[in-house]
Amino acid sequence: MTNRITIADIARAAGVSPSTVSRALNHNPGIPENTRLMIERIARDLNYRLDVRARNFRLQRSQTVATLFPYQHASHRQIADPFYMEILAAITDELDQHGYDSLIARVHVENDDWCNRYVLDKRVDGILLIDRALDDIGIRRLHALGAKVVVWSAALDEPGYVSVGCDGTAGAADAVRHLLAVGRRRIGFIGGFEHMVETHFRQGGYRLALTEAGLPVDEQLIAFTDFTPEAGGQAAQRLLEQAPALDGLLVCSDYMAAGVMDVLRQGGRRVPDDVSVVGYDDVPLAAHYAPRLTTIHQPIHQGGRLMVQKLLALIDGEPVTSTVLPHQLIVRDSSVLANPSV
Amino acid sequence: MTNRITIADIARAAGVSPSTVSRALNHNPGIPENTRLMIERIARDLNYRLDVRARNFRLQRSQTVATLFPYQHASHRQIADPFYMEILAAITDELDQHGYDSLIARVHVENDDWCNRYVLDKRVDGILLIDRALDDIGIRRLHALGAKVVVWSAALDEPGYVSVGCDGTAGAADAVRHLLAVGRRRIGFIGGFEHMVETHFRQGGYRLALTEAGLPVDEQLIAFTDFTPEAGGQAAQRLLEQAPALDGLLVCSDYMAAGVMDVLRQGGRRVPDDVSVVGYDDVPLAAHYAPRLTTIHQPIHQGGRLMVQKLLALIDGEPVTSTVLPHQLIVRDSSVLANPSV
DNA sequence: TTGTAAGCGTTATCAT
DNA sequence: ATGATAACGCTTACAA
Repeated sequence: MTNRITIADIARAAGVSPSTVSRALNHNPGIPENTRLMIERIARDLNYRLDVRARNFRLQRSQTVATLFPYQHASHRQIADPFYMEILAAITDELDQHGYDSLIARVHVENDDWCNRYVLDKRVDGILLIDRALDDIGIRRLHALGAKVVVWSAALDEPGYVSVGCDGTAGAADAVRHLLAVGRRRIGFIGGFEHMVETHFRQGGYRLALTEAGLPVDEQLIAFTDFTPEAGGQAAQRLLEQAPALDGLLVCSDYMAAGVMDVLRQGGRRVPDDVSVVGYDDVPLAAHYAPRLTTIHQPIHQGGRLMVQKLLALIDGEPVTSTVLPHQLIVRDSSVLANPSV
Repeated sequence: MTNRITIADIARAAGVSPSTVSRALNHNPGIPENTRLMIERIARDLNYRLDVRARNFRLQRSQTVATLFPYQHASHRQIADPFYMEILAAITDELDQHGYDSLIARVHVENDDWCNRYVLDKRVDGILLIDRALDDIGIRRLHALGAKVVVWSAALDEPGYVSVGCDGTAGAADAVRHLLAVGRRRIGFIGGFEHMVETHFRQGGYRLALTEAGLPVDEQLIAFTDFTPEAGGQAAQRLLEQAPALDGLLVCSDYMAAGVMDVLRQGGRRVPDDVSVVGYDDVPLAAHYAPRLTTIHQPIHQGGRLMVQKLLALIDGEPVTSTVLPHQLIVRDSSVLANPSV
C-alpha cells in the first residue's frame, strides 16, 4: 500500500530509462521484442500496476463515461424502473469491454449545473443521456461546450445531435391500432411528462392512430405523470373518473402499467375483459404480469450497447449518425379478449 | 475548450503566486478575507474551473466510489431487478451529496481480477458490494489490499468486516411463520445461489421456522437459482413436479416472485387459494402485483445511504461498525386466503 | 534503439 | 501573509 511500484522502479531494475519502460509497456513498435519481454517480466515480478489516474491526467482524458438519468419532479422520487437497470447493464458491460469506467447520476432536466461538473471539470470523456426534454437546456449547454453526447431518444433534427432509440410515434400508433383492432373505442393515454421527448412522440402516435380511424381525440383521456406504478395508478384513477366509458389504455412504461392495472382492478374493471391495456418497453417482468402484458418491445440491450459504440466513436473524432431501432408490438393477455363481443 | 484557465492564469491576473491562489480557493485560514475575495472574484471573472483530475492526482485520491454487483452465472444474464436500481439510486444520491462520483460495474464472484482494476489501479477510494459469497475470494483480496469496503449483507463475524443489511434468518423465519399461520404445511423455498450470503441466511431462517413448528425439512421443496423471474419460474416448476402437494412458497426476491406466480397460475394453482406466496425486498412494484405480493420489507433506501456514510467514514479513517437494519413482514393478498379452510 | 527533460494542474513544504 | 520549488506518475517530443 505505502510504497507503490512505479515505472521508475522497473527502469532501475531493468537498467533502462523510464521512457523505455513506458514505451515497452505500451507496445511501442520502436522497442525490440526481447527488450519488451524482459521489461514485461520485471514488471510482473515487481507486481507493477499502472496508475490510471496519473496516465489519464497526463493524457488529459478520464477514460470514463457518465450515464445520466434526467428526472423532473420536485419530489425527487425514486425511480426503480427495470427499464433503467436494463439499459444501464447493457451500457456498463459494453463500456467495460472497451476499458471505460461507467459513472452514473440523476440530473434535473431544468438545470444545467451538472454540465459543469461532468464536462468542465473533465470528469468524463463523454455523456450518455437517457431521454430528454423537447427543449433541453442541458443538451444545449453540452453542445455549446463541445461535449460528446449520445441520447436515448427518438431521432431529432438538431445539428450535431446523435441519438439511439425507437420511433415513438410509430410504436404508439401500432399500439393504438392494435387496441382498435380488438374492438376498443374509448382509448386513453398515460405518459411521462408531456415535454419529455419519448412521451411527446408517443402522444403524437396515439393521436395519429385515433385520427386515422376517424375517432375524436378526447383530452379527458390523456394524462401525464411520473414513471412509477403509483403515479400511473393515480393517473388511471383520474381517467376513470373523467371518462368512465374508457375501454383501452396505452401506458408509456411497463413499470407504470403495473400500477395502472392494479387500480383498474380495484375499480372493478377486468383486464382485458373491460379494459385492454398496452404497456411500453417490454421489460422482462412484463411477460410475467397477471395478466401478461401486451407491450411495445424496444431492443433495450442492443440500444444500450449501440449508444456506447457511438459515443466512443464520437470521442475518437469519427463522424456518427443517429440510429432508429425497430420496435415491435408484443401481443399478450392484457389486451385481447377471451370472448370477443365485437 | 482549447485554452483552459488554470490557477496560474488567476495568479497572473491577481498579481500573486499560484500557491496563494490555491490557498485562497481552498479557504486556507492563512489568507486574509479581502485577498481571498479578490482572488475568488477574478476566478469567477475568468470562468475558472478546478481541474478535478489534477487535484485528485496530486492528492492521491479519486473522489470516486464503485458500487459492484456480484454475479455468478456463466450465462452473464441481465439483472433488471428493481431492488438493484432502488439501492443504486440511494447510493448515488448520497454519494453525490458528498461530492463523490459513483461508478458501477458487475463483477464475477469467482474471480478477483476486478480488485486490481479498482483498488490497485486507484480508480476508486472505496467499494460498495451488493451481496457476496459466503467465502468470498474478492472480499478476501480487498481485505488483503487494505481497501475500504462496505457490503450489503447480513452481519458477519469477520475481522474488519463492515456490512449493512437485514437479518436474513429472522426475515425468512418471519415469512415462514406467517405461511404456517395461514395454514400452510408444505412450504417451499426458492433462493438465489446457495453460497451467496443473503440466500444462505434466509435458507437458515426457513429451516429454523419449519423445525420450530415440528415440521420436517424436505429438500425436494428447496431450489436455488438466478435472481430473475424466468429462473424463479423454472424453479417453481421443478418444485411443483417434485412436490405436487406444495401449498406455500418463500421466494427470495419480489422480482423472482413474479415469475413464480406466473408459473403457478399456468400450472393451474391459484394464488393464494392453492398456494400462498411470500416475496422478499418489498420493491415498489410488489404492491401492484396481481395478487398484491406479501413480502419482507427491507429499508433499501435507508440502507443504501447508510452504506455510503459508513464507507466515507472508513475512507476518513474513522472506526466503523456494521448495522443490522430492521425488516418487516408486509402482509398483502398473495398469502392470505379469502376463505380459509383451516 | 534509447535516454533526457519537460509538462499535465494542483497542493504541500519550506522558506522569507 | 506569501512565494519558490518540488512532487504526484506518466507520456512524449526531441536528441543522441
